[in-house]
Amino acid sequence: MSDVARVAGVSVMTVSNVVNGRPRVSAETRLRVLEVVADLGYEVNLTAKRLRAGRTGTVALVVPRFDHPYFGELAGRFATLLGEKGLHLAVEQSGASREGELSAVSHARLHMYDGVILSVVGLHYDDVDRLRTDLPIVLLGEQVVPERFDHVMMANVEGARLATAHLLERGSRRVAMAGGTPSGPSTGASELRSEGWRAAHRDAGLEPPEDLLVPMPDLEAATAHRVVAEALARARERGALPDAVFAVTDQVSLGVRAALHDAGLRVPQDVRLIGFDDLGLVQHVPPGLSSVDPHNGWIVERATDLLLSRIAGSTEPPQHLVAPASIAARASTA
Amino acid sequence: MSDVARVAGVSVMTVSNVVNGRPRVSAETRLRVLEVVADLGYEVNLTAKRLRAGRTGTVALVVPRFDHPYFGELAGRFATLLGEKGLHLAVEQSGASREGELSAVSHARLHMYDGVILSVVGLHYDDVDRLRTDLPIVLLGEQVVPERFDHVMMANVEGARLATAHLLERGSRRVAMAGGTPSGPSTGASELRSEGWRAAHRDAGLEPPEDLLVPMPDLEAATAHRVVAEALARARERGALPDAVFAVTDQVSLGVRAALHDAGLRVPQDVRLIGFDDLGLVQHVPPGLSSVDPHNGWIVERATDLLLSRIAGSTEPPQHLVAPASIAARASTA
DNA sequence: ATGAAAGCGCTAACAT
DNA sequence: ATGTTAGCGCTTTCAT
Repeated sequence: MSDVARVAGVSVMTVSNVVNGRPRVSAETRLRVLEVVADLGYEVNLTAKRLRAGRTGTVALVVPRFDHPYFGELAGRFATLLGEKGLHLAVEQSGASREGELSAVSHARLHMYDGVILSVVGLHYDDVDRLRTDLPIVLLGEQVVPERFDHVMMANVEGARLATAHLLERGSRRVAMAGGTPSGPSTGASELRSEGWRAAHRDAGLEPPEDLLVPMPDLEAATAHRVVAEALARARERGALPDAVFAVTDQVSLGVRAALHDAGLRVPQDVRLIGFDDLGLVQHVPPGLSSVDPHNGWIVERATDLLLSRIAGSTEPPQHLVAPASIAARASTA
Repeated sequence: MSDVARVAGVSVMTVSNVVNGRPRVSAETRLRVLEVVADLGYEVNLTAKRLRAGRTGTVALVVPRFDHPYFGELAGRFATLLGEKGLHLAVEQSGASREGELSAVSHARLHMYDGVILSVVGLHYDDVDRLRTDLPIVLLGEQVVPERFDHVMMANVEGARLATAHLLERGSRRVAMAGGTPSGPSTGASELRSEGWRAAHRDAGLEPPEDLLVPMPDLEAATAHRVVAEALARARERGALPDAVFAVTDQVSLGVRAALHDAGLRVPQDVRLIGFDDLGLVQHVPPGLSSVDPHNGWIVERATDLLLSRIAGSTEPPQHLVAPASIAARASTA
């Protein structure tokens, strides 16, 4: 910038004014400066600008993994919405581990950003509680989190209840839950959604068939494929196949679909199937997979609003929002 | 930092030395400073550190869209590898448009990063040629790009040739190409892969059946689903159904799979199907979709090596690398 | 309409 | 082992 100033015969301040389109610069000075800028190929140094401004114009989204379609869809929505508000999105990966997430939210790292949207999969309550809050943070995800943070989550119980009721209404009577968890403290998506599965059974006057919960070590499609294949083999031996499956996520639903195919079971004729997340791709997986629509658009809008108002200095009490949920019915539950 | 220095009764330089773990600080001074740091909750300001250092420790990956599984998988691999090298990855979305990509690679934006890996979908040769090169940039993608850039691409022609040959070897004789392009300048993935499809036919002594190319306005699964459904309906009227489909990408393959299902055609009994990219999810889409494995691991390693050596100041002539390709054979081509 | 001075938080280089 | 000086590139404030 000082080079430009020297060559153009003006002060750096005038260059700054021209480059930033501020008024009070004569047309001819502006022109001359612009010429020199082009000649010298000058470009602002954002790092310096930010040091001075004390803000970065960039928001971070920290997700457990880049390679899960759910987070890809989420990131796309955030990028679009933030772009409209003149902010930039950088996506970081926390690695789905406590360590990764803790390091991803270390203030050292995050001071690069004006605010952070953090998907808290893998962080425990105490870890979140330990986070300093002098940086605007909005939490996403199905964990229970400390009161003092803004938090937007899905309607886990209600969505699962809707999905299970959807199956029961269509006449299914042995509704398995892939990725379900035996009763326990309600601390994550799997637990909450299992509660919804139980609630739907009770609403229908049925005892929740706990033997049809199929727990999994993780919620990858490959894991679901393997675990459900084994569960189906055992159920078949006992002559006790399910007639429907509620999968805790669409990734799991995909694995279940594959396992059912391998077992020679037709969807929906032999077994109905519904997932959770409504990933764009599940409508293209034969025969078209039903899913719980978690209203990601709503989640992204609310999270963005909360973050922006915190960045603007809002000291409102922290909010804890739950998105609506609805059923995207497709052929797999027809 | 100066607050810490004052309270601890030392100079800011000593604080800097302690905080950065540099030697030549007495144990007791170090201890005292660390205590004050904890008391005051001091954290380094990375922006200032970077302004001073002139480098950011962060590399950007610019992808067309966050919500395409291929880029999610790619980003995950880059993040892991760069993490091992002590660098941080931020992913940016260009929006798959010329404008988006140009703004994403504007120097103003990119000066935040030590280097950039840019996926050039949507950029024309001239646009790329206009990029300044005082920042290390490695190009990814199937476009033809100016010589002066490092570039890593897939084996498009060879991969498509392998896929098509794989189908022909298994006895298919009417191999359609979903997302194929009638002969023309070889400027993108679709064109190059169509060339491979032609080459395999010629290798087998067959005339490429140009009427079995099914062009598409974009390569979304939904588009493929619709376009292929229409093409199948027309083909059926003429009694000229294909007995195999090579899909230009796995996203397209997914759409083709759905269209085949809707048309009552079985995979692989009535129609064999193979895609390109080997996304993790296609092995779980019934009956398990074959695909061309583009060796993403190789691509990511090479691109990272190139970028890091440029960042380190290498002035080697620019490299243009082509990854190996192989067939991941699954039930859809059995 | 333009400019000079000061300083954002940090560290390399050079004292002591 | 510790401190002083200078400056990274920019903008805010206060002249002129």
